[in-house]
Amino acid sequence: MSPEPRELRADARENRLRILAVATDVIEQQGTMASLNEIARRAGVGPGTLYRHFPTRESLLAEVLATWVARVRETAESAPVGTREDLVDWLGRLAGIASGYRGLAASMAASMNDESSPLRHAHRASLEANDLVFQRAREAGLIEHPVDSGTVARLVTGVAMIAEQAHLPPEQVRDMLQVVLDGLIAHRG
Amino acid sequence: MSPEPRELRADARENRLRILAVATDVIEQQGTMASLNEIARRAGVGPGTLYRHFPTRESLLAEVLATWVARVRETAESAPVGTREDLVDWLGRLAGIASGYRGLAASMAASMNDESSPLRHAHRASLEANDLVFQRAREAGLIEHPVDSGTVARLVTGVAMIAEQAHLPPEQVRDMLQVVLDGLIAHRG
DNA sequence: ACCTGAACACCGTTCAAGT
DNA sequence: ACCTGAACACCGTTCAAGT
Repeated sequence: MSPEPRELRADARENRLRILAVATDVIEQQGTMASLNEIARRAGVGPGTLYRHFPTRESLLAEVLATWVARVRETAESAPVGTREDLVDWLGRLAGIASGYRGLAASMAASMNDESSPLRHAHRASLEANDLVFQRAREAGLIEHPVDSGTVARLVTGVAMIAEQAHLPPEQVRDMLQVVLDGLIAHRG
Repeated sequence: MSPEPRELRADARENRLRILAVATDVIEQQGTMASLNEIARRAGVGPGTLYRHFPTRESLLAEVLATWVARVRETAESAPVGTREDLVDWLGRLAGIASGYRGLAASMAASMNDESSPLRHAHRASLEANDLVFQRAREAGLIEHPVDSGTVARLVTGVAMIAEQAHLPPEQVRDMLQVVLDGLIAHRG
């Protein structure tokens, strides 16, 4: 599934790893729209080398998100689902993760209905994480009707996008998520 | 309130109007992130002239949105509020208006918590439009608890942002708005 | 096979020089 | 008072030339 290249020349392999390390730093600081030329420069390679290893911005971002994906799973597995507030907290954490880097929510959104996006893996991971939590919430009797996790993911990503763009205070974000959760509980598909 | 300049030299006035006309066209086609240099070029002026009349992209966009603002009001005034589906339709129309141009929802979002943004007027207009509709919905007995129109506006703008970014089909957008409306109805502030 | 880095066609933004 | 348009410092992306 992952396109791990079988063998890479020693210098190429080193360059690839260095680009990835630098990209992680720069994207953490400047967001997903950080300059690719700057990443190449800081990694000590020519722009062409970056493009050879990562033909698109998304393909670079997908690898940077590797540890991010792991964190989504862990957060879901350890999320309490005892009360309604627990679920709001979960949605809040999901939104927080979705905007782990500046511009990330928008990048994820752009990949949602794109089968061939390199970010598909990251997107699926957050879908599955959400499924897990809501499944457990149903078993706990907190939620009656099944919810479409695609709709949940879209709503949470939308909340994350506007929270970042409008610099919303956490309280306003929580208000939005309260409404979303009430809707999910009340809604019958 | 609007900063109508008292007197403008004849040539300046003509340039200003021509820039505005061209900007409306170009932004309609290419979205709110359209190249300002291209707008200046197509309007037959130097880039500096555009910057003189519109020191920021937002200030240009704010004027382009003049007719847009009028449409928001009209839509709100004529919106039926008889059934729950009417309200979903209204949210859908609001989301549609919020993404009247590509990138518009994001531009509006960026202005939301910025007191000095030139887009503040457009933002207030959509807030008031939404208040009007929900006020009538309450009088019609469709909604019991008061809703914070700020929260509604944020949610709808978030939906509009992700709908555009992810190229969501209308059906998925409607699903999101159904959940939002259910949440608004069920929620007690 | 892989890398370099100049080159291309763009951005937004500024500002001296003109009228 | 207003306009021009060259100039600056950037983008993303490509591709001949090197090793």
